[in-house]
Amino acid sequence: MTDTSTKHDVFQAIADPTRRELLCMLAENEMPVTVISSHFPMSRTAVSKHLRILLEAGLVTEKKVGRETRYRLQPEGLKELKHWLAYYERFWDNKLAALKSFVESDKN
Amino acid sequence: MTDTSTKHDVFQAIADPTRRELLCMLAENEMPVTVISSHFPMSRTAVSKHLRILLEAGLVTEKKVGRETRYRLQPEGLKELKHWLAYYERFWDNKLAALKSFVESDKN
DNA sequence: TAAATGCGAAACCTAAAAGTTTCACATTTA
DNA sequence: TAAATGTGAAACTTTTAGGTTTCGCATTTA
Repeated sequence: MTDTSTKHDVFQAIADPTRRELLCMLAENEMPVTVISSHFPMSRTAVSKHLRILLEAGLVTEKKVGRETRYRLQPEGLKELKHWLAYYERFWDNKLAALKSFVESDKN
Repeated sequence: MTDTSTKHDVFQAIADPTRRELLCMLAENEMPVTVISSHFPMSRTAVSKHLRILLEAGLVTEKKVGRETRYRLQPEGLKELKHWLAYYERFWDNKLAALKSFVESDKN
């Protein structure tokens, strides 16, 4: 396991709306920084910092290609969040079904 | 529906580790502020502020009983988070995407 | 009724987060 | 080789988050 995944925690990483937009944008395609930042009303450097936080939280991957740095979603990073949430699911809806999903989430 | 539920968003509310502890503590039992804050290494006022943020995010409820204010978990507030997360689950359930990220993670 | 209890509001402080501009450094491309 | 491109590091500013102390106000209780 990379130690980048522990520098920033997932909860803090997804707290920022810009970073959530980034995740959405990187879900389907891998993209270089300049292209990514052209979609946001802030400097490229600011976007780059957000990407670093997502990287350290294990939510995106970074790949150097020539002079570009391409980012893409790393969905596995969200499993910690899913597990955290699973604990609380048993407090709503059908308690039995919720417990079931909690147990099942252990496999992931 | 109370408009307090939209003042603070859920993502920001759960970003703080103290607030996540609060949710856990209030999951099973309803508790007054003084009792809650006795479990934390900070002032009652600080805990009270965290509780307010959780309240505004729709994650806890508040109930006045005499001179006490009792809080308890409102698990439905986490449904928004579950919904957000559900979108990304398909990216790790998708076998092709999963294989790709598996190969990439081998380098690290 | 007087004292104690439970709590939030207000004012304040400090550290961290989020943004900017500038600069240096590879990598391409003309 | 010279110019253009893509990027991160550094230094800085401003805003926000998280904490404190003090105070006042209900509500209980002695």
